[in-house]
Amino acid sequence: MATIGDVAREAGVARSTVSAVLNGRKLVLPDTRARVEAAIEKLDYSVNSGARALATARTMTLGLVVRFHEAEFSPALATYIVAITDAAREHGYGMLLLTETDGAAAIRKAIAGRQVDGLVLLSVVEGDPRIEPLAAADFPAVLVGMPQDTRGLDAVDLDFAAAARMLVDHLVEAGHQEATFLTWPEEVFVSGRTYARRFRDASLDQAGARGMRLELIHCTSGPDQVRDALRAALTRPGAPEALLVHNDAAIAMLPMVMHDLNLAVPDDRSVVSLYSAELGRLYALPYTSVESQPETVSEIAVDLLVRRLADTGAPRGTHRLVAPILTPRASVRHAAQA
Amino acid sequence: MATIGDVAREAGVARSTVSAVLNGRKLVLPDTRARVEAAIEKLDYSVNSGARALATARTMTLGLVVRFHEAEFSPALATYIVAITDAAREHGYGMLLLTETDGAAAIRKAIAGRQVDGLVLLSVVEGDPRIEPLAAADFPAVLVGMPQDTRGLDAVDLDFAAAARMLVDHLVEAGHQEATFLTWPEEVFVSGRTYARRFRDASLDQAGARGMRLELIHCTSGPDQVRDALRAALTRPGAPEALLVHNDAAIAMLPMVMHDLNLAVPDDRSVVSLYSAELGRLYALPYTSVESQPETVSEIAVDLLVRRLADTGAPRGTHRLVAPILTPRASVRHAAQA
DNA sequence: AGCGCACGGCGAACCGGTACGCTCGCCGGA
DNA sequence: TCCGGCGAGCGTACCGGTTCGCCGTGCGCT
Repeated sequence: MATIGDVAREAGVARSTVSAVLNGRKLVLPDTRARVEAAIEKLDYSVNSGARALATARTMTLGLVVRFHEAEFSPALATYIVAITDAAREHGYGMLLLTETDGAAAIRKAIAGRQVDGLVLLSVVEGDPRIEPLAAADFPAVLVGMPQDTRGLDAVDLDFAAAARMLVDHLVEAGHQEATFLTWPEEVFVSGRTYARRFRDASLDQAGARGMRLELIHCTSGPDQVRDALRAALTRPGAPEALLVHNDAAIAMLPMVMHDLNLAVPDDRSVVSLYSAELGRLYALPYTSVESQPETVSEIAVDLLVRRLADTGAPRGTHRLVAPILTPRASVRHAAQA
Repeated sequence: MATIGDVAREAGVARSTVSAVLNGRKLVLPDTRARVEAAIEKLDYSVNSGARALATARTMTLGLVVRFHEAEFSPALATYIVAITDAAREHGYGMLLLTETDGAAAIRKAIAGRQVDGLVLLSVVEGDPRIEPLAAADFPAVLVGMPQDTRGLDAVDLDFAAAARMLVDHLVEAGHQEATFLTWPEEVFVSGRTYARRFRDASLDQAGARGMRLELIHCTSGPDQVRDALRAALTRPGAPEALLVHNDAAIAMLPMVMHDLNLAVPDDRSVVSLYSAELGRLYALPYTSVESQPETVSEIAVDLLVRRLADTGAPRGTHRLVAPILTPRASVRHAAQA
């Protein structure tokens, strides 16, 4: 493999001149530049990123810390991983993957070994143990997910509260005065998934504000349980005609269950939901809904991080909530006012 | 951040002695070693991996090249990514993630920039364009997936052919003389998914060998199409009682469809299948089946690669087929012999 | 007592870049 | 004509490790 020295010799210039050509920092005569470039071409040279990192003290690599929970719906995870990696590359950064099976040790090692310039934390939960050490070390990092206390770190997420208000409003404006609200299993809240709490709280608040009765159901996880919960929600006597769903497993199953029960949307039931974009694509879900925006969120996350790396002294603790987008799919019937 | 020089000064030894302690290559007096270790502890020193990489010409980092196809059912992708990264860490390697949106450019850049010591290619298809440049450059790499020509690269995958034979045998031995074989959409074959072809061919061969009639159905993708295909396969007049399914979307939907049609397993239909482990976990599928073994495959892949890195001159083109494991779940009824 | 060897540690060279100060030559102005 | 200034490129120090040859000491053996 050719080195910068080989190129310099080939072009008949000093190594520093080659470096100048490579980085375009200094003025170089077109003639010289051409000679250097020819030498680079001829020797098929490319810079040794490790050596450059050593010299510049910047690795041009970010770390992506993923938590992996088998229980969760993981197509979303792959989407985020890829989208964030792509976004990083756009900014000229590579992406080192850090999994978390051995606690935060991998993070510490990556930082201590100067393998990364900054970190992206995926699937951040309330009180996430990864946050504290980063905040303490003042290491550049951005959270994907929005816990109540980000300890001065930057964070990005979909604005689940706004999404909840949007969906509740949508039902209210269609004349629904009551609805069943099917949300995540209890354990999702207990384990601190911030999106679940934010959506739930905002839904209940907004329903209260708009005078809508919202009946909360946490279905347990597992396909059969979800199915039963859906059936119950749809068929028990006196059940409202409107359904607000925030639960990927449930919404994926809903078309089948309704078909089963011979119920039609929107004629028999109005349905609005918030789910991950992957799920919507995969199942071609027919509901008026807000979908997660993994690409947007990923881009913003990397943007924030890169900006912080470029501009030390940027304000700490920037929070970015991505505005939800409501996609109408004619799953809401205008209800007669009582 | 402390450097090896700081440690040396603190311990009153030469830098090379600290290095010897760190790497344990040379004999160091226990006394000296203790002083060095104390200094390391005191200064909270850890080696700069970039500098080490420069000096040793080994980055201790592998590259993971993922292809991302939205269309595919991809829970498996995240599982592989995480499992491979974990496996690499077990061997002391970090993992650089390379996505493929800009073609093989990312790979080339990673190699040219000496960012990785070896590559793992995920979701390898028949005639995968990533293979050729790697084979040509003789760069250490391992394929996850088993195309017909691996160009001398190492490769790992589940033994889909053996799995197919196992499942066909299972049906035959239960007395079934005919079965419907529901497989992937045509486009999956066209796009060169090796698992699809290997499973299909072996199924047909084995059915022929065992005197079983196997009726092949490629259902098209999309939830409604899959659903219809399933219904048709189950209800059309003269349909066999046994079902062999190799199609994640279909098998996920099957319980619902059968429930819909008021058909029971195994009383009304015998079902065997091969699907991704994630799907089985997510949907708690009740079928006798072979499941993909992402963890095993990942470990073997990393093992192969690490071995090749350690032992230049290891034989080229090692192929490892992971033995399928049949998990009986009482979804096959013993049929009366005709 | 003298010789040789093994062991422990030292020091310098090197990995492949970047950064910065300096020199040299050319040009314009006084 | 001489001087100043500036632009282009050179040389070198440095980033933080590893590697390897060398040296001094202490011990065993003859």
